[in-house]
Amino acid sequence: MTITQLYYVLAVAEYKNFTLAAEKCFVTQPTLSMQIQKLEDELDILIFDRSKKPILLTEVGEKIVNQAKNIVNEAGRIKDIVDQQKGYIGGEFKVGIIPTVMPTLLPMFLNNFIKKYPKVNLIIEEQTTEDIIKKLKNGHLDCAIAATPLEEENLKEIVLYYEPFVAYVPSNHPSIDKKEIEISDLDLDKILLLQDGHCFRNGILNLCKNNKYIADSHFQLESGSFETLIKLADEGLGTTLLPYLHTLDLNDKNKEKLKPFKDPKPAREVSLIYPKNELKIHIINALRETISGVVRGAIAFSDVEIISPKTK
Amino acid sequence: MTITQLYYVLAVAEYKNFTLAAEKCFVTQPTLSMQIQKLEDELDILIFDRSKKPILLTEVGEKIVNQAKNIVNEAGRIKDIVDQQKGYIGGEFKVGIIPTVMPTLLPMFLNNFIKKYPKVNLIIEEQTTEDIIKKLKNGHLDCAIAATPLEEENLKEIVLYYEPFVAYVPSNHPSIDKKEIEISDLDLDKILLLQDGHCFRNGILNLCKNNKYIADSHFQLESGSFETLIKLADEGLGTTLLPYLHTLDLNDKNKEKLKPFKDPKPAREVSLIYPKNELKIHIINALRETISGVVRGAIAFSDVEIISPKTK
DNA sequence: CATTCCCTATAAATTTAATTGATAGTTTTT
DNA sequence: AAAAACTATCAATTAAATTTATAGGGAATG
Repeated sequence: MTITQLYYVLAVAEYKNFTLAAEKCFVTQPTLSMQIQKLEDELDILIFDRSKKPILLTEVGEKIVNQAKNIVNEAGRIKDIVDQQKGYIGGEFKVGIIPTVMPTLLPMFLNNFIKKYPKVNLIIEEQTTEDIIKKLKNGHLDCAIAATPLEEENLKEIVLYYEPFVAYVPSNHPSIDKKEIEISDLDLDKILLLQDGHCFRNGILNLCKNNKYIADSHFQLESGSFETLIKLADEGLGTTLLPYLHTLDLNDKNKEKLKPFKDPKPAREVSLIYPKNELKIHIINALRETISGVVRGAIAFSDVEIISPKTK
Repeated sequence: MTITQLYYVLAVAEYKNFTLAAEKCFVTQPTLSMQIQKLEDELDILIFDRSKKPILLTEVGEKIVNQAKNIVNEAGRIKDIVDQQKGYIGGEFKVGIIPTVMPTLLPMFLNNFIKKYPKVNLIIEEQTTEDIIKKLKNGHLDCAIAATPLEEENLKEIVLYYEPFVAYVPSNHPSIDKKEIEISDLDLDKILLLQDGHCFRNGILNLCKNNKYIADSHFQLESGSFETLIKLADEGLGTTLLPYLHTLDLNDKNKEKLKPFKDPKPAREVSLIYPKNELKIHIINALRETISGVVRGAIAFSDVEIISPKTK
């Protein structure tokens, strides 16, 4: 069994076609046919069911393909180790970002980063915190940006910034005339939050818990995007909290309903998260510096006291 | 980079000697020299520092060797997948056993098992519960025997038996004259338990917690073996709890100090634990059946009510 | 129903890679 | 200073991967 053979198997599994897979591997079709046959002979088992069109994986074939992915992935890390040693800033670099950070943060740093580090092939995926943790641990992500602290074994967190929450209150809200709002002004039975899996929600929930406001109230509504929440709030269904960077994009009419919090402002901690093995630490540092640079301009409140919620 | 090259690297890293490593790989020394050089050329980095005698790994070399172990380990699982499919009961099979189960359980089933499944190359390691969990998850163990429940993600547990605890009370103990003892008879400030890492201790601690006996008491003494604990108890320093199977080996003088518990007896749950991927499930089942067979004879108390502690 | 098309398998030839035996060169041991 | 213990290198050999050419099996097409 060779790594090359496993690559071939993965290619055929992906394209369900020897000829096409061969092209993608930059070899001829007989090469694939023979190498895969050789592997099947060695294992004394069929990986592909060639009687079906398009070609199908056998039951064991499925398992072998999954394991082959692991092996190829682990093998790829050897190169990462060497790149790290050489301080090389380039190659494939996979970043996971949670949905509530993605739209505001990504446009801020992406251009700067790819201009400064053209050899890095940046691959960005929107992922839930849960997926991020799993993928960082099994090597399918090189680093991620999410709300912290996660306190996960084998993962390191470096805070990028603290993003204060701003309340978006419906016009019929009792504190509509106040200039600044306090957590105690909010009716927690009527707070609108993102659905589960969005860690922003955890942030809020825990914030409330920390401040003993949650008590035995329950949340009536959950939605998948801030746009929905804003519309629901407009309908008078409750109040919602928006992370500061999101509020910058609102239209003027919506901006009128924003109420900043009095100090100490509730905030979420947004961090760069990566495996403790620090395999691509040079790229991670490059990313951190790029983001810090652009964020300093957008969020300037180091002089302001902040309540940071505990995620989880 | 080929898997063979990684094998060669691992061999040299292990024996610190090309000539010897070559022998172990069943190739000649030039083969190793050349293949390892080729890999070093491909990665454009030195794995070994040949200026030192014996040969030393470079800094990156260390990391590469670690990763190579992962790759080779993952590659080995392809064979496991195939063996599973074929229902083959043989090959290397690594079992971790916690220290407090090892000496009593192993002699009971080992002979039966290796006689019945001669093609299995059984490798048994004594490990802490913590190590067992880690190694099951990363594939360095195929299955394990430990106190449960662990409730670990990706691991499956199948109960082998419930082993009641028997109190070993010093002769000056207030309940020395009772025929049977109750948990409430024990002064928990004076209970002697195994040191941390031995999950037996967790078992007891949690048992006590469940029964609200632990309160704010603390444990005064911790030791690494039952022999020590028994001697300490003999010195009048406290009471200790022994798993039933351990008590069978005591000398007559010690046996006199044993006090069985009244029903419901406290007990620990001892289980076979293995990864959910069920890679070597046929061997695991074979092991389970073998153990169940011999244990039924030794622990017959299915008619007795038992308190099983929650581990962790 | 024959023909064409789209695949995969096979065969032989070729290229590439791994391995070996022989030996030179280095460092350590004696 | 000589011997021993290793590793690197070279040329020769063996083994393996790849290619070109082609055969053969279905499915689609007319």
